[in-house]
Amino acid sequence: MRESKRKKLEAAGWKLGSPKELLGLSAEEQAYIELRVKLAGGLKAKRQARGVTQVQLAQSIRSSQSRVAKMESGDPTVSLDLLVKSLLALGTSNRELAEIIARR
Amino acid sequence: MRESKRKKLEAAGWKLGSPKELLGLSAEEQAYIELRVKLAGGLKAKRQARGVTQVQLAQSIRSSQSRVAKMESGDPTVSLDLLVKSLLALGTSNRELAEIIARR
DNA sequence: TGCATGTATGTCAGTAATGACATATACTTC
DNA sequence: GAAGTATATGTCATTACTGACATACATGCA
Repeated sequence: MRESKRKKLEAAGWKLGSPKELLGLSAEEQAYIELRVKLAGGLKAKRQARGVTQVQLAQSIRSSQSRVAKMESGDPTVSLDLLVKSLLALGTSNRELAEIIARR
Repeated sequence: MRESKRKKLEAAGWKLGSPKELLGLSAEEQAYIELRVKLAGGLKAKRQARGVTQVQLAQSIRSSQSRVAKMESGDPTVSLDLLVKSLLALGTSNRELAEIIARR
């Protein structure tokens, strides 16, 4: 099983709407989870491409290494805000952000 | 002054980083504000195109009319999460979301 | 004018996300 | 195998966001 798939499934272990089963994911819920997985993956890729450690990134956004790790692992307690701010802090442009989101 | 411009400036009345002045916005801060303005505008456009009232949208996302109004006005107390979830609830695909973000 | 509908703004108690910290695991390199 | 570096996981007090509510503003229409 590919890693991206696995994380996607893991990420589904969330507080979902009415139908709690994975199979019952609504289109919106699915899109939302996918979005988060993409941003998480994009963040990790961007960070590594920049040769930056989690500690260094954490400092630049005034957060902590543990939170960066959680961001990249798709932890449900991390907000889209923090995810996006982190990507921007790594020099990601809005256009690149869009590319990450549109990527399939 | 165009409305989009005005809102952008208003949105800058935020809790910013070290340089509090508008002129001192860092590239990331600028990109972040722009992103929020785009999403807010995209939400309003999408909702109106769907012929849905703020009250109806609020019900579909189990929120309130006041919060929807705040979302569309670029209120800083609204999270990206809620903004994105609202767009998804209106049937926006991740690809369309990317288009909104990439739009200049 | 009065009334209905839609949107905007302010407040607030409850809840979710936060950074910090401790600690664990995984690799290197010596 | 100890020591160093990078990442992962769990907990917790503080902060930020939340829905709900009240109310104000705007527009249209009888």
